[in-house]
Amino acid sequence: MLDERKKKVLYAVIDSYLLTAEPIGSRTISKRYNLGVSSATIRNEMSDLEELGYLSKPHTSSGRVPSDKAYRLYVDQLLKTKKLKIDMNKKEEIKRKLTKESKEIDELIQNAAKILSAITHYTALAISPQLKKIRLKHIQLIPIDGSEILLVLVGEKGIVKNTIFNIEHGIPENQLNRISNFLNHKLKGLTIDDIEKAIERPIIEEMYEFKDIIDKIIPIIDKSLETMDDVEVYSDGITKIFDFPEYKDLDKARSFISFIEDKELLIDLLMNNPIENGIEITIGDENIYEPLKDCSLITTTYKLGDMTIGRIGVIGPTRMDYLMTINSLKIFSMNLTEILTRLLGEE
Amino acid sequence: MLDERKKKVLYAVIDSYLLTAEPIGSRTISKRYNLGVSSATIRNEMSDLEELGYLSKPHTSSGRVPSDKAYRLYVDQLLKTKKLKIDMNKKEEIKRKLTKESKEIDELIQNAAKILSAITHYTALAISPQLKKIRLKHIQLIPIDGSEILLVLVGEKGIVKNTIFNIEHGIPENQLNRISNFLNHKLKGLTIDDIEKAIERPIIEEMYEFKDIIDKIIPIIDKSLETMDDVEVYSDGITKIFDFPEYKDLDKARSFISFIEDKELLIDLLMNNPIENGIEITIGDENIYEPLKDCSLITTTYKLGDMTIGRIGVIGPTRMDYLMTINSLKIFSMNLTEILTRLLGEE
DNA sequence: AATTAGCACTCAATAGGGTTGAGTGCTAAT
DNA sequence: ATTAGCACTCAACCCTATTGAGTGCTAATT
Repeated sequence: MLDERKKKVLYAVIDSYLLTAEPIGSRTISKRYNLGVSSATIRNEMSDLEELGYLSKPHTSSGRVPSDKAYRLYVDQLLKTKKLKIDMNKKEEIKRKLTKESKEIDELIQNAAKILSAITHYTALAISPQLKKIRLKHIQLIPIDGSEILLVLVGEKGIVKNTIFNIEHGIPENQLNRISNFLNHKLKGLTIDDIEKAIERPIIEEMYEFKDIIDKIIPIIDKSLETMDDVEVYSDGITKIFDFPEYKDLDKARSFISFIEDKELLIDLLMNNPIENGIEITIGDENIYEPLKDCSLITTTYKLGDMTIGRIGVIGPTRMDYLMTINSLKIFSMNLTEILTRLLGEE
Repeated sequence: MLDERKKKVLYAVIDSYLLTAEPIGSRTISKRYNLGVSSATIRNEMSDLEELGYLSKPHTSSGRVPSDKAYRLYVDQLLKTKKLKIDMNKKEEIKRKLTKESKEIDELIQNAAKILSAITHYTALAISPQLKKIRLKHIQLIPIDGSEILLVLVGEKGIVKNTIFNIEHGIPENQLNRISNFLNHKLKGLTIDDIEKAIERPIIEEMYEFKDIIDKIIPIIDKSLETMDDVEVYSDGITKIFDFPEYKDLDKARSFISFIEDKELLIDLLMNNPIENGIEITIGDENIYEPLKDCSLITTTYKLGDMTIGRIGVIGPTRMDYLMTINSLKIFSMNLTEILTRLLGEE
């Protein structure tokens, strides 16, 4: 473990680099941070820190730069010691903005990403709620016109999904109603997950009277359920990355932006994170995806009641302002949870 | 009007610049294009062309570069003379891709942008179908649970929209059905546009029996209709812009990407174009939006039957390959029209 | 009168050389 | 253990040619 002085030197380097994005040398540290030792001593400490993997030099005669390992130490410390106190005024202000501008759930999440990016000055990401665990509340077949039938699925959180399909000969309304009632009786209260698994044979056999029709409807229900909680992912503030000198290089900027543009990758990124509570931080090389190897990803979850249903976060350079970002994310997590729970929650 | 030789020289400059993005001088032209005159003559012609506003020089002793006016001439010529012949094999290949990968309409349009960008190597844009003109086919109120009611609106093109809302005391199912029937009777067959305008007082008065309830439902229907054909806009291949040396400048790239990221602006861009048929081309300074002042925007429409409902296009540097892009767009226009008309069309 | 050859001139881009300054590591003195 | 001192390194900056693709103008040629 690092002794006190080494830590002080290391934190001085980190502090300086977070601010300036420039390598810093021993003399500058001794002048700017009152560590009570000479530059020579700091030089020796820095040499040790380099050997330990906390610092590195862009070239032989330049100052030092913190490594991912240094950030990791710094961040872990941060999470342990600083009890993050949330500015309640700011929280309420953001909540007002969020509720004011968002009518639908997806819009809310999209807006959250937008505001988050504006506040943090980093690129923001958010994924729409995963609702595989919600329960089916109502299912109904409605005749539209001739042979066209509308299938309506209503989930317990106000989630609705419908599909129009054709049955060759048409079905009389009263038969449709009987089937609707039967399906309701059978499926109501089950989660989407459950239904997708259970919707096989057994149901059909109980209603041999309408076997042909149900045979056709089942796959349609199945498909409908599948898209019921389609994942949407939103990003905002891509160009914020240009603010950071480490991305003045066109190729780096390009690979970053390409990554953010690829929704599939983003979904992967946000879904494969262990859905735990609290703040999740991935620093530089800890990221699996090549274009993020010198970024840090900070995410947190939002919930419905006490069920974790989504994730929101921020990507920036590894030398990002972790403390501010973490605090902002906490605020967004709380707000989204509150808004969603109010919007969908009360059962 | 330009004489033959001037045109030849001008086209030589354009041709060269499209290829290399470098200013070209008289000597190089005389060597590379067999115009049958010496470089001095070309020099004189170029001087004239500059005076006429077709060419310009980045600095006093550099070669010439075509102006927006030159591109305009070139493109108009192109549209007049070259009968664009569409490669039917390619068209079918793209159609196959489009149909294979797209289940829903929005997905289709999004995919179209993706494939278009991949083919042209430019940034592609597409806007989802505008369906204000579709007719309402069915409206129904369904009781869900206690006081919750589901409003279902079905449009003639398979467009469905639903909203859940609460009525304090709940309404018995048979009353709901009567209201549904009444609304159906009143609104069926009208376009969304019409309903939004007509849904005021008159309706209420005819059904004083349920005045209170209908009073509450009307604004909900209104809101539902509004979002029924919500505009979505898709972009793909933002980072393609980095391929062009004129965007090696970070600030330019940034302003371009910021523009593309702003969906509101994109919607504006694609909606405010006169919805005519055929190819629409805006070159450089002709663009209203600052960040596009040295881009060209090429768009075309797609239809449902013979009703224009959307727009798809491409943004690239002014020195883009107009011919190839126009041909690609023609293909996409045809394909989208065909697919959508099959998907939604047959009434 | 139109075309061309010739020439002086311009200017961005490139390459080389010197200077600066913030940094290093090592060693000897405190 | 700490510090002062010193030689060394290297990116960044600023000069100063040099080059080469271009121009415009003028005088000779067709």
